Amino acid sequence: MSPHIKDVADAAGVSVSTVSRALRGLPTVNPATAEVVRNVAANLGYVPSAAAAAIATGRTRAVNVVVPALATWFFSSLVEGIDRELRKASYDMALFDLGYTGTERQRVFHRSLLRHRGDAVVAVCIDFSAEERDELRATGLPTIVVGNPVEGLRFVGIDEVAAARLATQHLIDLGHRDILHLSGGAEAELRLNARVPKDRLQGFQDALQAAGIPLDPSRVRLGRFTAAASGSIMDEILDGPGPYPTAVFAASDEMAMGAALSIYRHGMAVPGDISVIGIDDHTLSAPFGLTTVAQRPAEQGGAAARIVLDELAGHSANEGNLLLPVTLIERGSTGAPAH
Amino acid sequence: MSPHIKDVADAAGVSVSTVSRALRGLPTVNPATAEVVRNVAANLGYVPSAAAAAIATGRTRAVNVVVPALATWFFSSLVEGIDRELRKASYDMALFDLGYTGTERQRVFHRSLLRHRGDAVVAVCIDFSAEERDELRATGLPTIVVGNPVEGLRFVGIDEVAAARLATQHLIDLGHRDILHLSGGAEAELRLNARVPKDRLQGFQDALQAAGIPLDPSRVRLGRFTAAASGSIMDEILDGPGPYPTAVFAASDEMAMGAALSIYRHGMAVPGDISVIGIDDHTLSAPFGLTTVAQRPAEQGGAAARIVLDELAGHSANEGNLLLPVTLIERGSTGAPAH
DNA sequence: ATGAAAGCGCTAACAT
DNA sequence: ATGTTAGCGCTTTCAT
Repeated sequence: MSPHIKDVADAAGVSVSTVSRALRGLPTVNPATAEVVRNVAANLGYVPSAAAAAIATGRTRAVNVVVPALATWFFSSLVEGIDRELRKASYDMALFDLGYTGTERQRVFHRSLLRHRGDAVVAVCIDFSAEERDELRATGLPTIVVGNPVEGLRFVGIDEVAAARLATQHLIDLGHRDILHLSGGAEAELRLNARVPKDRLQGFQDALQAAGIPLDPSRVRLGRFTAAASGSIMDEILDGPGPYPTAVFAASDEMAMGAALSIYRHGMAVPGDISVIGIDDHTLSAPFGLTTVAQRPAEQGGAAARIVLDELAGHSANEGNLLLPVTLIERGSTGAPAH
Repeated sequence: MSPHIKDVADAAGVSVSTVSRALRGLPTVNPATAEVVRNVAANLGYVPSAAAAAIATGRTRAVNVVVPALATWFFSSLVEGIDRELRKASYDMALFDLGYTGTERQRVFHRSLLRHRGDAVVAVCIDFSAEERDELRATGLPTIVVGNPVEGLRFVGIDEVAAARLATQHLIDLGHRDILHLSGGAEAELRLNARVPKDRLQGFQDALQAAGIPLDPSRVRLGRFTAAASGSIMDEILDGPGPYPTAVFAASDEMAMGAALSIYRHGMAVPGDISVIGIDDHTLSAPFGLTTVAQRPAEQGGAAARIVLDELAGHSANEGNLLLPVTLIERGSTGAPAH
């Protein structure tokens, strides 16, 4: 159907090996010959088969990317960053969406990941089981985790504890002492790495403790990483008798927006009555006027991709984790407490 | 390194063909033998090479998915839906992010898409050039476009004109006559399919015309499909002398939220002073209380995937386009004009 | 600088 | 029901 290397060779009057060399730009081929071959190939519309090349070289020139979900600002940004970096290196991407619930997990793991679709794997915010880690390691593929730490695997991400501390500290500096922490990680998201909410809670506690503010356990509420979830928790609190917190530290910007919207619904002002801060710098955060601790998932993804790419290119494996910086962005949603 | 089919065959004391058959569950193998083979394979940690299978069968059992960007609610939802459907059929996904600007476009097209990574291609909201369409067709791969129509290719999506008409009609029914239409499709997004903003504008005009409301060209403003873009357009309008529109029909929920936030910034109320409606039913729309014309991108993606999958399975090719329904969801952001 | 020929790891006839 | 043998479309020694 489509032309094969032999067709190009015949049409160009050279051998298949010469075609192969010419098309890959190997130095051992006469420039004139190479030129001819390239033209013939172009005219014929010849494109080498990735599968055939893969089987011959043992390398697919693709990378497996595994995510727990995709339709999320954070995950899709991460993947976008990964893809951009892979593309630069002429690598393709095989994307596997495990799904939060993970019913497909086993099958993906077995049938696909280990099925040599790619030469490396970049795992996004996946909480691998010990068994999965072993299987992964058994493949011998360079592996990296991005977005969160996983024991025994190197990762690229941010210092979650420090980010949470920074957000909380900002509120404390403003004078807040009664701060509500809204986070995710409840059952529905079990397949997601639980370290993130845990670390952010840790940072929250650290900041409070450093400021000598006692932690009120009822001021820590866990749900899911969505605006809807944080909104209904906030609703519940504001529908109650009070006293109300003077500030909210949400573990993500979506949660922060959900909380802010709930506050508005209750006729209160942000930050007039309650200040709100999140983590992320979501696309909607700037228009929303949300103060946040910004992270750059696309850069994290790109960095992760580059690391495995370097390893594939034969550079010495870069062990050790990579922590990217976060920055506090003050917009309008935080201010001093009422009085 | 990793075990090959021959290793399994030797260990199981059978031939490679029997291993191949057993592992693929072909009927012509003794159940007992098959059982043994499966166990041996599992113990050895054998996983067949996708590349080798692809080269032998001529099928990769993967589908190419092409997107203009990923970090967007709409695109990532679409891809999630596609992936879910592929996974069900045990197909993998090769994802190609062309990028809005399309500098990578040529290369992706040539090096990757046509490089036999997948057995079909699902293109998300891509505005193919005539040349690209020809190249695509030349590959002989079953192709489908999702999220928007492309001339000469079948597609799955919604009736854009009708959706826009529905949104506009809702505002008209409420009594609005001075409606601002905010849309995308300006230069920065050229690589995106231009049909969507065009069709939505058409629906807007249709509804006005049917209601006998003259179209004021200054009430149609094009920017990008982002909250930031619509927000600044709205700012500009509200910073001006007026008169202000009594309602806004934004071509996406993100744009609608951007507009609403601008309205709030100007001390006005939604829908008290200005009503706002969008299209999408974005994740944040419910918490935001945004009235919208809902579409289900994940379902669109799934439907598109199923169509090419069916074709790959040998079912007769399903020509013709598939239009999925949209529904008006009234939340708090629309109401009757002030008086 | 170029060609011939031997694989790469599978699947698919074709035997038996 | 199982084994033998050819490929599949490339890349890569090894010659020349």
